[in-house]
Amino acid sequence: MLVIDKFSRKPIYEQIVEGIERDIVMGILREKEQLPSIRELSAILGVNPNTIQKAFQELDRNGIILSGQGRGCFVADRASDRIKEKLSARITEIEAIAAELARAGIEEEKLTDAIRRAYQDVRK
Amino acid sequence: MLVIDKFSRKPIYEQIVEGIERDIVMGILREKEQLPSIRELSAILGVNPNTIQKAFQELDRNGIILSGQGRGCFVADRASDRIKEKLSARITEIEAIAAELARAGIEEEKLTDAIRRAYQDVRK
DNA sequence: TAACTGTACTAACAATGATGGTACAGTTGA
DNA sequence: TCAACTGTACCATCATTGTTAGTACAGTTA
Repeated sequence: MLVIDKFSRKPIYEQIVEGIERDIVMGILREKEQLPSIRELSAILGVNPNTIQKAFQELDRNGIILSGQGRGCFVADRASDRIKEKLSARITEIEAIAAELARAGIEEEKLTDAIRRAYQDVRK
Repeated sequence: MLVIDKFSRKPIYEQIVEGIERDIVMGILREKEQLPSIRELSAILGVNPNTIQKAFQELDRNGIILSGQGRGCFVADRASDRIKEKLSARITEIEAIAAELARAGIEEEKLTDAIRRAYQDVRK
């Protein structure tokens, strides 16, 4: 679970947010389950505690986790649903890229093939 | 053509690169056609000349335009083909997003619908 | 030759991401 | 009760990136 690529152009804290969301959606993390503490996860990932905190704050703000001072962080109820809603917004991204490729005269089939491949890989 | 969104999270120079590539792919800019000079485009877009230069350098480096000191910048031969090759790489992006949505249990149909919409909009 | 072109610098600034460190307040379990 | 944990809130610092500003120079063209 949760691997950080320090050389990615994507900020570390975003990778953590998305990694945890992915774990929740895939059932690796369950509702009400406790997450590693900020300092602990910081040590595991080799990342500064402030960076972990930033990721956790964002997850908390979006209702994905619940943070309690002194108690720890827990996966929120209905976290999975919230994440799915959020992910649905990415369909707009796909639509934008598709429009760009359409303008360039790239065949629609190439895109639908890519999607079919992705879904088959995940299903297997 | 070519509108800059100064508040976008996407750097201005990237917006310029993509805008010019889009114009080429759509035939608004033709092969061998001369582009506005760096200083001219700078004035038109209200952007610093250095930012335009950065965009033009990238286009030149990728063989999309040809820059000649004292002469100006021109759309390269086969620029359209090069752009299409470059855009094809974005299919990988779509595949990655699709995999993410697949893991989250979002229906494949929602994605293929989005692509169909994009292609219909562009065709019209 | 004058007026244009691209090119190459340097300096400055703002925003962002990340780190390191300290401190404090709430919770929990021994 | 107390020690050890938790999240939270700061601060300062650093590197990177994008952008702006200004200057200078070399090539092209009419």
